[in-house]
Amino acid sequence: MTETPSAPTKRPTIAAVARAAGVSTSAVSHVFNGRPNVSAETAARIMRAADDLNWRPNLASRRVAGAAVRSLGLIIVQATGSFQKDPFYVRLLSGLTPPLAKIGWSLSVTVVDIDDEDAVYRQWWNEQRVDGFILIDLRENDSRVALLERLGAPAVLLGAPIAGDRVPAVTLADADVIDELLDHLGALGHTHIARVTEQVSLAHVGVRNARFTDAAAARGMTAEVLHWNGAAADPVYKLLHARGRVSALVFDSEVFATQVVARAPELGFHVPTDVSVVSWEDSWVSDLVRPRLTALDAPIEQSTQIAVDLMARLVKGDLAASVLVPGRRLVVRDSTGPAPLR
Amino acid sequence: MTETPSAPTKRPTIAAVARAAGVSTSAVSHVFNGRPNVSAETAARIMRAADDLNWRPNLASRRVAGAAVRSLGLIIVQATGSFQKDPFYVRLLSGLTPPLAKIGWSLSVTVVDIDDEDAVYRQWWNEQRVDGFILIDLRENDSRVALLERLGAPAVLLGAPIAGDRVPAVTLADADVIDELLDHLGALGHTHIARVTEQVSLAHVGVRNARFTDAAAARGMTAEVLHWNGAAADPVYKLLHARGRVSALVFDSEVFATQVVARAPELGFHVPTDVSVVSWEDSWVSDLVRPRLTALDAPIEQSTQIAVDLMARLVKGDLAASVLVPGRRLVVRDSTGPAPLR
DNA sequence: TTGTAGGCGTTATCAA
DNA sequence: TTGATAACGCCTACAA
Repeated sequence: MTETPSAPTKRPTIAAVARAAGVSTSAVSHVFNGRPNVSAETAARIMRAADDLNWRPNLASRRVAGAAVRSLGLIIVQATGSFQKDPFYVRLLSGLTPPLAKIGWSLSVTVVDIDDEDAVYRQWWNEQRVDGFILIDLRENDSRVALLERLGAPAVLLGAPIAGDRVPAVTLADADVIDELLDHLGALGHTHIARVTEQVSLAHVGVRNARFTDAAAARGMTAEVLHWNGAAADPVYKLLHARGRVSALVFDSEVFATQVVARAPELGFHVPTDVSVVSWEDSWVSDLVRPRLTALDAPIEQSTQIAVDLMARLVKGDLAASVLVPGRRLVVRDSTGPAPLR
Repeated sequence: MTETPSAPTKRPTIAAVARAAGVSTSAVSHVFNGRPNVSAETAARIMRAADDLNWRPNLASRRVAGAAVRSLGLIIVQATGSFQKDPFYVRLLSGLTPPLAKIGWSLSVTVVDIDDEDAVYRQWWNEQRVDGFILIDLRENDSRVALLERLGAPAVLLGAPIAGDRVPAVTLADADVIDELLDHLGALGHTHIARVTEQVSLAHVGVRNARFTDAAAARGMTAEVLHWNGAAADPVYKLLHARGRVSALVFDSEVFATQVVARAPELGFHVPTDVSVVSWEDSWVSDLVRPRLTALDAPIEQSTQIAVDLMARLVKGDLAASVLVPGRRLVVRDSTGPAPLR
């Protein structure tokens, strides 16, 4: 079962197209770069010749002549298999791709160990594989910001709080949905709530914690922060027993939230009778588990569209301002209910 | 909140590195292309200069001078949101990426409507954005095979039955695991089994159906094929009532299998008492639902590694033979149990 | 072991 | 409205 090696047929060049259309190479170039100084007839002839020969301007040659690579870099850190589980990443990918296609760009993706992260950013930039990067999962004191600044590589932050003025950021507005969530829980009689986060110090975690705690305090509720102990033999058991007076758990991670809901009954806890559970992200998985998870939905497609716009602007050398995207909303399902009596 | 446009600083070139190291540009080139005719000392000096200047050979220039682009194309069809749900795709991505990184390649991904599929393959190939393509979700009489042949683009099939000799394929060996599964179900007393597939005519579906039916018949069991009616108001209800004498359902799609398990109790069916459920793919989601899904695990990382090897070979102009990857295995969980008495 | 020169495919400049 | 020509950054002979 063998395959003949791809024939080393010479691929058509702009010269071949020019010859076929009976014009000069510059005429062809003009047509494909939208310059107006070619008559409609010759332009049509050129296009036909190009289609016939299956020719399009060679990206590499264009690049050498000064154009952009037309590719956006996305480097994902493989942390505790979160990429493999968290549905957010797939939504991100399918959100990024259509706006990129619209401007003729593609997405260059890779998944790396955190130890290799900086090296890959450097490599991709130095070898001019991409025009810029989308930064996700920004950490506190993230080395990437300084690195990319030093390299002079355009970058757009996605889903992280605005990091000073150094990098334009696309951030989801949380304030309204936090109110919505606290209203919901408050109406159900919950007074002691916890946000559950992972140990990793993602930049958005601290901000969310602060906002959440403040908003809770403002309405006389108590909010604390609990840590998800992924290393424990049974993280759910651990958490449910360590939660003290807390009657509602709000998880940053949909993966953890769904696991709690699935595992709780086996540990003798009933959701939402004993404890209410909320996920800060939403996807089909929240709708799959029983009871279905109450979750915070986010306008991801909109954010990715904006992020791509910002990147395009940066690459052109224009200014790019950070954007706060509204539109988060609470999706109430079955994992939140009346607070148990004490 | 604005960002100063990326300074139009000239990026270093091979000439700058040569100057810094006090050598000629060809010496630099030699070092970065592993040619042995440079003394160790000068090579070290050159490397240091390159690192200092943050220089790596420009991919585009290399390409223009005849080298490969070092990028693999993956074009995913956005069908019924399966990319957003099916955990397989993420495993595929994280499986492809490390072997690519090892040979200095990246992955160019996009998600397209099926109507745009051929156009994107053509575009990416004609503009020389990628060196070749990984083909997944091959359909019966898939137009892509002929298209890529016509374009002369290297392609490797993943997860599909070998398509003649036209394209090298990496296929998961199913025979053993089918036996394993039928043994398992047979021991539980199941005699009437169904494979449940979607309408879409994916190339692997027919093959699996045939193999499965034959293997079942060989041991005196009856196997049929049921269709998942995704358009129904309640596909699970529809399926459970239309299944006739079948006591075990084997789903091609993990998404559907998990939905059945989640929804069945609400419709008055108990899994596995009333009906056993199996998923042909495995992931954390199969382990998340209750009862946990019995599933067929697959060595995806191994397959992707092999696929990348084949691609690298094709691009070098070497022969590439199709490979049958063993290692699928049955993961017995809680969704399969004794067949109900009739 | 190192350096020189020509070529890769495209675009931009400028002349026709 | 068109066409000739010099870049762009790197690599591969080939020469020194």
